[in-house]
Amino acid sequence: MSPYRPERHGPVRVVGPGFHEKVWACVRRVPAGAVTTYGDVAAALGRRSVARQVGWALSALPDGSEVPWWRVVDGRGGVSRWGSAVARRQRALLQKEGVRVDARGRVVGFALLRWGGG
DNA sequence: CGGCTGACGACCT
DNA sequence: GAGGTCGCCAGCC
Repeated sequence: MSPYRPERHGPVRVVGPGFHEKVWACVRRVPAGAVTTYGDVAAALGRRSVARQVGWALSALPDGSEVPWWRVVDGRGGVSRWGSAVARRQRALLQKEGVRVDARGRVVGFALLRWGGG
């Protein structure tokens, strides 16, 4: 996908030469109404073990980014940091796309909505 | 350099 | 299912 550009992505506190770009490029391929996991993104990048860094990279995204970070949940379909402001925003964005999140922060029908998990 | 911090995940009890 | 531990590794100080 397109490389990192300040005019496109805005000022990001961390501007990695490659890792962030790869994460964002991968996440941008997730269609509306579907979800994926940090682990899946990490695996797509070639290293299953960097799931944590994937989340960390998404946390560096500026507001208004075109990267659909809210479609990324953890391996059990749960919204990370449930209870936080970010989590509330994530749930709102997901529900806007028809993805329901239960009271415990879990995506309803996760297995079916999971991208690639059909 | 070394130490610290995490939108995680696998594993164990 | 719930709680704790450990490994993971990019980026920052």
